Amino acid sequence: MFVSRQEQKLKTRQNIINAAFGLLDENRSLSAISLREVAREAGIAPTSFYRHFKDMDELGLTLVDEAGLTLRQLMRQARRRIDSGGGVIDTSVDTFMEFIAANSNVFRLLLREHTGTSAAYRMAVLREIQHFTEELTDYIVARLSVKHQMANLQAEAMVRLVFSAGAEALESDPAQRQQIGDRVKMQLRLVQMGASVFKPK
Amino acid sequence: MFVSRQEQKLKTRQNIINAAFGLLDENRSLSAISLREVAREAGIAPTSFYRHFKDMDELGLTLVDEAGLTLRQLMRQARRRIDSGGGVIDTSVDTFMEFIAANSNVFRLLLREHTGTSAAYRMAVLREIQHFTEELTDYIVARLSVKHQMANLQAEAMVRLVFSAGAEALESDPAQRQQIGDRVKMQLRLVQMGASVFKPK
DNA sequence: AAACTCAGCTTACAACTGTTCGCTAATTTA
DNA sequence: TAAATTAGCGAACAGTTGTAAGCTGAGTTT
Repeated sequence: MFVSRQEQKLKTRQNIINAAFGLLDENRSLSAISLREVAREAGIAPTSFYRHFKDMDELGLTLVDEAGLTLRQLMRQARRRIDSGGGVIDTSVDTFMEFIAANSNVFRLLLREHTGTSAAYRMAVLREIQHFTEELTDYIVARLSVKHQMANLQAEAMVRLVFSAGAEALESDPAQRQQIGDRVKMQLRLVQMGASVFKPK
Repeated sequence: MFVSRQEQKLKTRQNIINAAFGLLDENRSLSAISLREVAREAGIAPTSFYRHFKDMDELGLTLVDEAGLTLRQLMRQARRRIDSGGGVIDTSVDTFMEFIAANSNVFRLLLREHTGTSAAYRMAVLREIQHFTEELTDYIVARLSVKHQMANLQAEAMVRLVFSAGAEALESDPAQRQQIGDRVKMQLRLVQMGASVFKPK
């Protein structure tokens, strides 16, 4: 009456999703959290879970999608910051590191399931990363007037370096995190400079 | 009589280790294999497991150690091949890719536990990777006469790129693997060239 | 030969898992 | 208002897990 059945259902669904994200701390992966645990955390009976998701797998894919969404929002934010002044590399890395600090469980999910035990999750994460790489490629082509193929190679390398550094930053304190950020910025510059002087065969 | 008790025990222990490695295929991580499963695979009673390891955790750390050992053997092999002719980058990447193809479960273990759910495993893998990076740093300093700090930065970037490419190669067929190898070789050259023209501030 | 050690076994238990079934109560539709 | 839908629940199931307790028999030491 005050809340329609549909609204209530969506709310419960979101509770489940939030409960799952909450359980994904530094020592739990998707494959290690149980349906009953999620239900408990979400405040519903185990069997009620099935009213919202067919499976834990279905929930897992939903989480990966949500994480990817959050990541894309981050990219947009970074682009805005770049356009309003500040170096591309510095701004991007800073934004990324802030994201990791603020949404550690979200990044952890992507990182972990990228090499995780479910082929479906791995594929889903891979798609998100490729999205990331493609957008960076376009950006490089537009700004640095590098040929597309070269830009793609460069972008892939950069994304790999940033994600790898992100993994390290995930379990570091702010001071170390700063240092990791500085290092990866320099590494990105190496790639960039290398690409600018590259003579294809 | 024919076999001493000590010999037999070591043999069983190795059976357990092999059984565990066998279970670590593309859809199982250390945290996802159970003591009983390992025991079943090793052909012993579940409770007999405790005669050899205190825990599944203790077994896990043993596996990480063994994997690291295998990796270091690989490095030595690569160095030998480099010294007997062939480019550093090409030879290293080729060796690495061959390793992944031949010991996929070993590399998968390292890769997965690097971002896995156990802090102890993560630390253990990290140590192995740092070993890798340090040795590469020394190599770069010796061969390319780059300053140590710069060599370390370059080595870290290279290791990250190679591991990341290895992850991708892990679930690809030989044709794709070849392509991944070629791409990462070029990316390593970008880093190398970037480092050679780098003017520190 | 007798005493000891100990790798491996069987049995047992409590805790947890995913999932089926049928019910209830409230909202929605007719 | 009557009928239909449905989110959520409790009870129950068969299966799995880690681990404790105690026994056996073969290798080892005395």
